[in-house]
Amino acid sequence: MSGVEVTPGGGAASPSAAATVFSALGDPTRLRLVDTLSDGEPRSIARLTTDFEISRQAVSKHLGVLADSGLVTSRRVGREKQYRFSPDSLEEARAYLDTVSRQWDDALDRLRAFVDG
Amino acid sequence: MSGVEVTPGGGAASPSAAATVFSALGDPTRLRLVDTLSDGEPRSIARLTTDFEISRQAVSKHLGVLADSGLVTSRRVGREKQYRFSPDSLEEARAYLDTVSRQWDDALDRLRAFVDG
DNA sequence: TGGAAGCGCAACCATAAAGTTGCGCTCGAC
DNA sequence: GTCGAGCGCAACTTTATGGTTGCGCTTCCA
Repeated sequence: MSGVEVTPGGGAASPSAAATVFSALGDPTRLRLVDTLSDGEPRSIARLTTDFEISRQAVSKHLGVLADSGLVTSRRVGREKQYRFSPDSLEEARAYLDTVSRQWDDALDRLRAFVDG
Repeated sequence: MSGVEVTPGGGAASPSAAATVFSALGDPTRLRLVDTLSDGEPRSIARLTTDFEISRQAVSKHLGVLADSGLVTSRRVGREKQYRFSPDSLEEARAYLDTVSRQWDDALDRLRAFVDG
């Protein structure tokens, strides 16, 4: 299942969707997988497994989690399954961090205005 | 314990540190806590608990996780413990997403150059 | 037409995570 | 001084997570 609620307007993602993406990025193995695939080159599960010291099944599970969060997509090519990076979810996560960061900046501005005023 | 490895130069955080922050943000309750505290106003545990339907202990645990990741700091004020937002870790997370995003953009550029050339 | 490569499914194990409850301590307000 | 508010510690339950192994199916290739 990959029915991620997309934010069409490019605005801030919903908190629950953002939490899903953050949770997917919260594992070191998955973060390495995302980092690897973000060079644009699609790779098969077996190919990705060679970079890790865990079993192919474990890598496959991690890729499944990443696919559920929308960070990667998959496609059958012959007998292998190729995974590729998909930037939309990552942009949602960035947008969410931006909103929090902006909220913080606004708070600082209000504080400064209060002190200076 | 809050011995988070800080990135002094303001550059991209190390993957392991970034994974810790993402993992902390990966829970809906914790994401709400961060979002709440990002308005700059410090709040006690009991105060924060009123916004949720889980026990004070559960909220306290979540705040501990957030503190370990560096997203919040705490301070004793009389008999209560006040938590406040701390932006550094969040900026590290943003920086990490930026590096991944840039890697992806560079890949697209190379692809375009290859196609056009 | 056989291997072997690549993968999925299922069962299983161990540990971590999220939550609860109970109890005891400390601090503040009377 | 006493009482309640706020919190920490500890034990406990339940469920999720990360990992493994075994087996069987498809697909490529020689």
